[in-house]
Amino acid sequence: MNNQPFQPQKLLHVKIYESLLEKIHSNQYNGGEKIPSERDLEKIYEASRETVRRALERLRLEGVIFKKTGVGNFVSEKKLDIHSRNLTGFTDEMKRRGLNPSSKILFFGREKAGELPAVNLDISETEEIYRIERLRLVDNEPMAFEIAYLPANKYPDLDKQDLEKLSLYKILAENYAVKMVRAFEVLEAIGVDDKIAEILLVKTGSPVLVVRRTVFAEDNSAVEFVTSYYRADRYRATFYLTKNGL
Amino acid sequence: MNNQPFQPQKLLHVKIYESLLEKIHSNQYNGGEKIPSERDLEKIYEASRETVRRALERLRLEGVIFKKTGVGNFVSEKKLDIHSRNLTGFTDEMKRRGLNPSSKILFFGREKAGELPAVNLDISETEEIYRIERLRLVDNEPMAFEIAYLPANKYPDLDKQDLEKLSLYKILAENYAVKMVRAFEVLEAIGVDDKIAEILLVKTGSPVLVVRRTVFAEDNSAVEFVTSYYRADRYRATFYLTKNGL
DNA sequence: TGTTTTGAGTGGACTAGACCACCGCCGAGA
DNA sequence: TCTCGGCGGTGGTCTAGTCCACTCAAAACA
Repeated sequence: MNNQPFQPQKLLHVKIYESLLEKIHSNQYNGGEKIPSERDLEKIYEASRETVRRALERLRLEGVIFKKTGVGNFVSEKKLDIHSRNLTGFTDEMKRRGLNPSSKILFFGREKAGELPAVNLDISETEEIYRIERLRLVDNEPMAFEIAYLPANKYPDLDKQDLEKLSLYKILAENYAVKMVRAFEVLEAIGVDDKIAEILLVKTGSPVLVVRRTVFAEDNSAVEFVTSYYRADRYRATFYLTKNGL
Repeated sequence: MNNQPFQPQKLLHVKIYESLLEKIHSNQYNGGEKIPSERDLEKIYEASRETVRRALERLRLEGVIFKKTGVGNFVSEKKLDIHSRNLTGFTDEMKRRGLNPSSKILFFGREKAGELPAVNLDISETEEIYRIERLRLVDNEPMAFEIAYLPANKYPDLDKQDLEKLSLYKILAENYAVKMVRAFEVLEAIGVDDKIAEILLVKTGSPVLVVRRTVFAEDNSAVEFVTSYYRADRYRATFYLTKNGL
């Protein structure tokens, strides 16, 4: 159901944002150059100043423009292709990078939560969870090993079959209307143990990037807690940081 | 100069934000509970709705409240103590965590940029840079080894003496009025080479978390490019991710 | 009794103004 | 020629409203 989601009329400030971005990318406004003042953009786009400013604010946050109080808005000199690391799953992220991802489910089951998942999902240890262990491949080479935990009562009919065909995030969004909005990640480097070394086809003790992620929905309930072990020779994580307080 | 910056009258939406946050922290509004509607807050704070909404938007971004269209604003059940990783330097970050940081300058010099710093700082390879190598300690135990590059012509009188007393970020902010607003980080795991292993007092080949960070100022010029090698047994990095597009 | 409709209340988007602080330029006066 | 004050343009903040879509419960209806 809801495979063809209703696409609402694009918001005005989004249209302005996209239009300005396009003008900058096509060099109608060049690096270092001043763009029309907010009051002029108001007239150009037939929008109010607050709406124009909402579009400009987004461009500013993304580093596309910068502002000088009392002077104007300027196109940034370098068009940095850096993004906030976002909430896409493994499959989508790899596809976005033009790679060919696949997954192999090594384990799928329902069981009592136990301590680690319970703490991270903020549920009782006696509640049931799904445990999903997957090997992530890129061009059929092992890239990462992943253990995911999800509260079972929230997603009653999660099916192994679906998971082999579709991405977990897609299933959650489409079948359970889950809106994932935030996540918390902890990254560390470890030397791998025997078990994971064997799965990833590396030597025991090789450096591995461990990412522990808890994903939260709009109502702040935990959707998923997942630990990923990335082969250090094939993966690195990029982050875009902004000043605190905004 | 400018040691006692002029503190402008607090902005109204900031005052509302702080007031609401205080009410939530003091349990005047409890978890899961609906807070007054935007139109009521308008009256309570004698502010316009857009201003109230700006305060609410910040609370929402920080996960303190969540919204239900057509229903109201609600206090989040769990007050998650998770923050966007911010732009503080090593010293401040460790202090914030209640640790006792110190630094040892292993090298301080001015030289031609060379390829890696030039690319990351977006300057010519023939331009001069500072190279600063520091050992970072916590409770006098080696924690990280760090190589920082800064464009020399932008910070003409950077001094080794100052650096031993003050944090680099503080010097840049106070003496050069640099406003650092964004950074880009790449994290990976490696096994250390002999040189760094010796400095960090670990065995060659031990897993180490490598963080490469480029910091940008308000005008999008690169302020600093720094590579840090963190001992994996003593350090992990935490990140707070939000949905793409905001 | 069970179902449907309606409407009050909510957040979401947007408007058309207001006033302020700040920047940079230009012209008057020294 | 040089300095300095004024002033127009700019972004920063805020107001007081509009119209919309959505939710939910009470009222009207079958």
